[in-house]
Amino acid sequence: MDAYKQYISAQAKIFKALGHPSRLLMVDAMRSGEKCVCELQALTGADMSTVSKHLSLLKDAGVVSAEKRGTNIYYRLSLCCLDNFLACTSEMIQDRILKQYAMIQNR
Amino acid sequence: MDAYKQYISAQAKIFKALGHPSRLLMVDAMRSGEKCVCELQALTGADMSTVSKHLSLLKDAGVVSAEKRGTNIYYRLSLCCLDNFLACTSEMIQDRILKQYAMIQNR
DNA sequence: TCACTAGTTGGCTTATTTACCAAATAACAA
DNA sequence: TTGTTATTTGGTAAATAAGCCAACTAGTGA
Repeated sequence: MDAYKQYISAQAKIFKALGHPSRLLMVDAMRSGEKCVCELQALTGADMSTVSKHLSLLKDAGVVSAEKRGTNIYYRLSLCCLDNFLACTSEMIQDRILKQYAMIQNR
Repeated sequence: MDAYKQYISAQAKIFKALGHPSRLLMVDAMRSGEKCVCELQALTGADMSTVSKHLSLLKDAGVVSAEKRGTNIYYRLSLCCLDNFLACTSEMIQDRILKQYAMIQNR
């Protein structure tokens, strides 16, 4: 029972890590391959230190892993199965947008 | 480009909603069928008002939907594709726990 | 050696989230 | 009507997260 709660907390940590626009944006970018911090910084437009903290949070949750090569540090996805889930949630989001649009039309 | 950011935000909202132990616990319980608020309250042990707020947040993100029948309100999962993703993340969590255990053994 | 670039860490302020209590609502029974 | 049970809403205090600046580390090249 206690092990179950620990397990749920670890799962929640993953979701929480993905639950921030900048972090999800970076994770989404990594789907097409590893990225250095500078690329991710350019992508989000946030301060370098902010990006770095977001990345360490993602790493801590097990979503990404890092590798240093030369002067850069490259981050890559370590959570494989994201694609299916994102495809599914994006379907839902599209449905909702369409419904909202229909509501506006019918006012 | 702006539409993409909106889309990422909507996705992040779903992850954020799932990123709290109590909420994930309730969502996990709903995988086996709808539950009334009182059942979910007993499950988490939190205050009824706290549970209610968690549920409205989940509903707002599109993860669950609610239906009133008689004096109870029943919540059910409306995000289908959770199973595969949870199976995948749980695999990763198990791996990590095993690795941590191995590290302790090898000290 | 010094300077330069890439990235992390510490500290601080502000914003957001959480959780509880109390009050309101809604359905239903006496 | 009144009371009762199930749930939501408003308010507030405490905990947590975000974002920024400055300082620090590590690799690289002059």
